[in-house]
Amino acid sequence: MPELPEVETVRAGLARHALHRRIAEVEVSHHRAVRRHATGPAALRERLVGTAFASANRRGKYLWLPLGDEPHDALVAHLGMSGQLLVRAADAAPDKHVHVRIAFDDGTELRFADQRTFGGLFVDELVPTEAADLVPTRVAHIARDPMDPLFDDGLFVGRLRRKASAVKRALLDQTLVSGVGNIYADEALWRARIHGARPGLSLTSAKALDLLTAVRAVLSDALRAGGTSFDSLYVNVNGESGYFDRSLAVYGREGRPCPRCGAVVRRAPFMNRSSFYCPRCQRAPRAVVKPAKMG
DNA sequence: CATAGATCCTGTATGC
DNA sequence: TGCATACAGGATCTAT
Repeated sequence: MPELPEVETVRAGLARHALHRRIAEVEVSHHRAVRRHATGPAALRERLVGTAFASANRRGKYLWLPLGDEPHDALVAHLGMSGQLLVRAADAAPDKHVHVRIAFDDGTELRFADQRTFGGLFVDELVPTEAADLVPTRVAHIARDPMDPLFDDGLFVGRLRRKASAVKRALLDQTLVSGVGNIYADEALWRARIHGARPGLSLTSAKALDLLTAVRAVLSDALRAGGTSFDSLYVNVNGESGYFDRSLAVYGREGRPCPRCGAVVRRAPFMNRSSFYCPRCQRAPRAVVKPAKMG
């Protein structure tokens, strides 16, 4: 699934292959893909035709392409679970599940394909952050991602350590730290030897910093692996880059040995999905008994 | 305010 | 072979 490393790979591909070309036509073939564009598909097309993407930006799992020479708004993309952005020759073979086509005037086009339709495109106003960089209004509520030079480590540690909820839930909370999804959350927790069910409250500052370091390490390892596969006029996007099978220590590896200690990796249901962990390296927290309600 | 859970969606894998 | 069910999960909404 596209998490920060995959989205960054796409961003780099867009920067190489989709900027400064006049948009000649836009075709929306699946309404759901543009559902977050409040004024509808026709208005989206109207805004895009005749302009060009000025740059390719990212925060967490959000991508955006500012429009025109002095941008005040941008085309925002979120890939959801299965979204892809593909740059193709306009007459290239069709791709599956293409819901939006943005045709440039040089014979290429940007295709948004999305099997499960959790992702989408919309145009949004750019607003300045506290550090004066510009982000789309509807991206402003999420935290900077841990690869951002302006990410505030101390703020993250402080907020994490005030959370009663599970550390893993906190890692997936994009307002605390952005860009981490289910796969890299499990990998980072394994690297830091922390059980995801532990309450944020239970971490020392040092341990919380260890976790942040592990998050950065796993993201940058994945980025290196994902970044190499990208070369041609094809913006790869899916989580299916070589990184997955080669380097994952626990995710998707139920029943196989922990690469560090050899104990059998377990899977446990968590937040309507799965968590994978090593029961020896990552000690489960003691069960907390809820105090009975008096009255 | 913080927190937990439900919900959206469809292709693939599995069980009977 | 067909049919039903589980599963994958990011963001957002609702309820407490």
